[in-house]
Amino acid sequence: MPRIVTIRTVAERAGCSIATVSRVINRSAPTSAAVDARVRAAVAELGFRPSEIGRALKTLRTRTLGVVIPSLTNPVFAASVAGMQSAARERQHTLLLTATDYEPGAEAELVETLVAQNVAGLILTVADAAENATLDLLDAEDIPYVLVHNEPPHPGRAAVCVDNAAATFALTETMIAAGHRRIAYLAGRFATSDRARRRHEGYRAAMEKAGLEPEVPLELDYLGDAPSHAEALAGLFRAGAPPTAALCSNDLLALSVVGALRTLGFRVPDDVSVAGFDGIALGGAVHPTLATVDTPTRLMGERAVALLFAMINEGAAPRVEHLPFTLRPGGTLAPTARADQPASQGDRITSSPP
Amino acid sequence: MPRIVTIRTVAERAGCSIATVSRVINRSAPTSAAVDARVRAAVAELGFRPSEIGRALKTLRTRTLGVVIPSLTNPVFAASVAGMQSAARERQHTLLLTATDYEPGAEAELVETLVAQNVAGLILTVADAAENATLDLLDAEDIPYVLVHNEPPHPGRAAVCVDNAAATFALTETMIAAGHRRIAYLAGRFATSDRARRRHEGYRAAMEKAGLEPEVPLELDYLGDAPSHAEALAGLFRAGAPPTAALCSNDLLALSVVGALRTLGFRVPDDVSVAGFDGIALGGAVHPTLATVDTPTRLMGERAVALLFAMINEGAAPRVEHLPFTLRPGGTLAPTARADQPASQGDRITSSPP
DNA sequence: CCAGTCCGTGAAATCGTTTTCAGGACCTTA
DNA sequence: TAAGGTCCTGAAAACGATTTCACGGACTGG
Repeated sequence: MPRIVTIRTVAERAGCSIATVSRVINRSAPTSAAVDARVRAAVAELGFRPSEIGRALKTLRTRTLGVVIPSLTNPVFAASVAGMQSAARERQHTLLLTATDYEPGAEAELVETLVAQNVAGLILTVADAAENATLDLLDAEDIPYVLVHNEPPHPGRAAVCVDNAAATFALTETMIAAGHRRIAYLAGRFATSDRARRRHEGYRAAMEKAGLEPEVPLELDYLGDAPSHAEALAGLFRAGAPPTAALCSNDLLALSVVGALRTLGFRVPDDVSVAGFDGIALGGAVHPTLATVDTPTRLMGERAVALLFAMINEGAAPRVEHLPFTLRPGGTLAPTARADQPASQGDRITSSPP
Repeated sequence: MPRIVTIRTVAERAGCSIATVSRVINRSAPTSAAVDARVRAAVAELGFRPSEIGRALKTLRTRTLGVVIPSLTNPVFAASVAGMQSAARERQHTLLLTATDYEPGAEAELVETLVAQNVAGLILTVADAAENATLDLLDAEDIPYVLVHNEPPHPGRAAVCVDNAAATFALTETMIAAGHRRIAYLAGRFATSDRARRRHEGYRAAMEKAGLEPEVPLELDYLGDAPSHAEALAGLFRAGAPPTAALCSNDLLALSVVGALRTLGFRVPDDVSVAGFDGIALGGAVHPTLATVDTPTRLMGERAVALLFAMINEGAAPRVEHLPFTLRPGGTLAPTARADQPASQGDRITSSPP
């Protein structure tokens, strides 16, 4: 039977009223030095810790942030949650974490659960930020929230993200500059998510600007087993004039694609160049290192918490915060034999800071 | 201003008392069909959702599980948390997630925070399960908890884990059977954690059983940058009679080591074989695939939740649940030239189920 | 020296539920 | 018809904190 020591116990021990104990603990009103000392002593002796529940019931606000993400298994989301957790901890808050596991309809249910817990605010990564009944509900009930990874077209929705279209545009241009003409576009299971669409748009725009034909995106199961990927890629890369490069919509997929291509007997990057998106840590640990767009995922989580607190405490208006991305060169991306100009390994193209 | 519709609003709308509303919602007592229908209608119309806080204050128990892990950045922990989340969701519970970020002393503080939130129970991965004041405190206050990844020597502490020593023992024996005689032991920053110790014990035991000299463990920064790893490994592998294999205490480290060895000009596995521990998904996606001990991390999270609920609801006694591991062969581990017997790629040695 | 402030404190209301207790309506049985 | 059960239902008391209100005592200033 936990919680036998309540504020009342402390009050008795210190010889004062519970109101005074509350005041001492929260410094919510001045108290005399004598009573202050007695209360603190009692708190220490009894090991008293005020119940967050009692507190929350009165104030109708917990020190808790609700989080909804698709899955923890993707290091991208894991990293943003890590950032949120650390930023929340700095502010004496904890995270109520839920994941949809890509189950449609789960978003609404999870948000409801979190709202029932009186969270101070929400941080979400949703499938589609444009048309989303759940977000409409939050807007209507005036519950503060911030999106992460999503790029809401709807202004008035707070979000922290990178410019996915610009990033893929830049990455694609780099590949084109390295001499690639046929660049396959391989998409993960996010094909329906808003950010996946934005990424694809960037690719298309860059190809068209260069007067090249954008390829039809090939959808692959995100981190499906390598054999299945090899099979799916065989048709494309064993055709007459195969692509010399593959742009993958995320890093997990890219790593798997590198493995699959090798299984098929292609050398990376000699026969086929590969690039990913996200900048997960592992991409730099494998050999050859993965060329990718480095996005500050952990920082995104931190910034999301900061923005959420600004909205809650200072009534800041919701805004979209674009974080800078970096093109990270890597061993998997090399110039073609007939490259117009060799890509310098040292170059790092960074988006202009917001 | 959220939460304007309380149980009282519903009662008014349905024309009954709040007690009856509560009874209908929780089916805690029989109610007439008429009133039942009216209440349900009112609930639906008003979009009422009972406040978990009000409920918790009365029952002194939330539908929340507290989680403490070292870091979300390690996919091993991310995977177990994913398992916990899914198992908790099945039981209408949510996760209050915290991470120590390897900061000493954070464990105690985080547990205190979680207890103040009246969590129904706790799931922890701690640095040392043997001597741990925080766990003693939980024992004393009779707050149910389950350890994950830890192997508590202290009986009476609930835990879900694999037999780390047996697993490393088996892995080391496999490497020895492949002909390796000098097998380096590379440890991550977990060097001080109890499971890292158990893993090292298994390695030592296998080496000694085979009449071989165990190497002094080389400590590397877990996922430090590849160059620093290359530097650290240079001395060991460029010596007179270098090891022909490296056993790494976890997969992230192993992947990085593979990269570092290649940077140094070694071929993997031709010159040096490498094996890891954990069985993270990415190990199977890279090329060559990583030889490792596959541990059911996600399942561990699920089982931990199941065990915790058994303890909470059925008063089950705390117990240690050992989950089976699997030796996963991979391209990074090959026989030496003078191997006693070639390792068959198809073999999978599995620990006996518990 | 008195009136007016200010400061520290306690009593009590409140937050949204669950749960106990008691009572009224209805039915059964003698 | 009266006695005794069942069933439902409502009033009210918790749960553990915060916060408003009022009050007594000690200042301050004229």
